[in-house]
Amino acid sequence: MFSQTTEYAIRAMIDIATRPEGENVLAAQLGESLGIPTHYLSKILQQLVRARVLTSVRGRQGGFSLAKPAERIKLKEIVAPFEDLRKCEECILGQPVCSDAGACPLHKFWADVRTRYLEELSTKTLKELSEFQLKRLGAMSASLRGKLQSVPGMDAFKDSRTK
Amino acid sequence: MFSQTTEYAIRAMIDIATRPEGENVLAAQLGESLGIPTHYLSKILQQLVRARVLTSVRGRQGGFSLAKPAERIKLKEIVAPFEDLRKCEECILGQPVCSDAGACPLHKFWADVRTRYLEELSTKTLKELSEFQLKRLGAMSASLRGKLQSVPGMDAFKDSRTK
DNA sequence: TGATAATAGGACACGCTTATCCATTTTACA
DNA sequence: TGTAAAATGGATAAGCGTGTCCTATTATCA
Repeated sequence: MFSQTTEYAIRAMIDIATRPEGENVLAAQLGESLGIPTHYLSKILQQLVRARVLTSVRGRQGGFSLAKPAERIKLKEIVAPFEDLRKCEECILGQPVCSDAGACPLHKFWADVRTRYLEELSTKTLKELSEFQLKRLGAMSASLRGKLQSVPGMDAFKDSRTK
Repeated sequence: MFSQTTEYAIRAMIDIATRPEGENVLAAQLGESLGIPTHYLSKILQQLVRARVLTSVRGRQGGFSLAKPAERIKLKEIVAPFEDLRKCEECILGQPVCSDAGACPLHKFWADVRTRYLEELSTKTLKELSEFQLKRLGAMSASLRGKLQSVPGMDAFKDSRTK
């Protein structure tokens, strides 16, 4: 469904959103804790800056942070730079004409799935995603949590416990 | 959703299913009428033979035909050789543990879509697909039909009209 | 039995996604 | 003002999906 790159982008955004507001997160540090190749993640974060969901500060004390409050960032904004959403509007069997009388045999099925998909992207906010993640981490048993590395929100969760 | 290769496979199977039973269809002829690169289509048809949904006969009078009645061929059997269906059982965010308390923020959404998808693949038969296609071709206006090339069932439809 | 028609299969090329590495630019801080 | 820290950007490469081409194998027919 999501490409590897998109998956990285979403996980990175969730992790950033779980951290204290205004904190600048380093690309290298993010990649390290999420198990994402750091150089590659840098490129992805740059694209998210261009998409205006992240802002970046260069030099010492620099890093990445949300460009606006998490509740105003839609999942779609995170995904759009990496996935061609227009392509999923096309006929799933590649037929040039696929609507009304000329619909392909999978038209209704695909239209249903597509609608659900686009709806989820348009309504889900980053705030919902990060809060859900934190709540779930809290609900998990410690032993289970121990088996996880590279899960968004992990660092923020640990901090809130040890402080 | 479907890769280009899978799309070719489905369209080819539908087209073969619309032809008279027992007729051997040539790979080159199929590729020609569906607008699929013929050499590439050959490889795809070979894989469908190995998946036991097609049979092939070499030499003169040879070609490809269904290995069993269309109503006994599930869409899943056509798709499976080309798509890794196990992969869609995995967490959409790539989290190592994603169930119960440890579910990721997109777990329910993804589980819904995945279920609908696998259900469609498991229940839809080739017979349904080809009949739907023929019915739709009949319902289309002639002028609309004229704009289509490379749609499965087109040749069989024309034959049934001119004979 | 030879020619021809067809599938089978291997080698190779292209483009896109993923990934790595290095040089450049910008900034804070000592 | 110099140095270290950080994002930025370019060049490059591996891997996979897609597509092409050529040869081998098999079967029919004259």
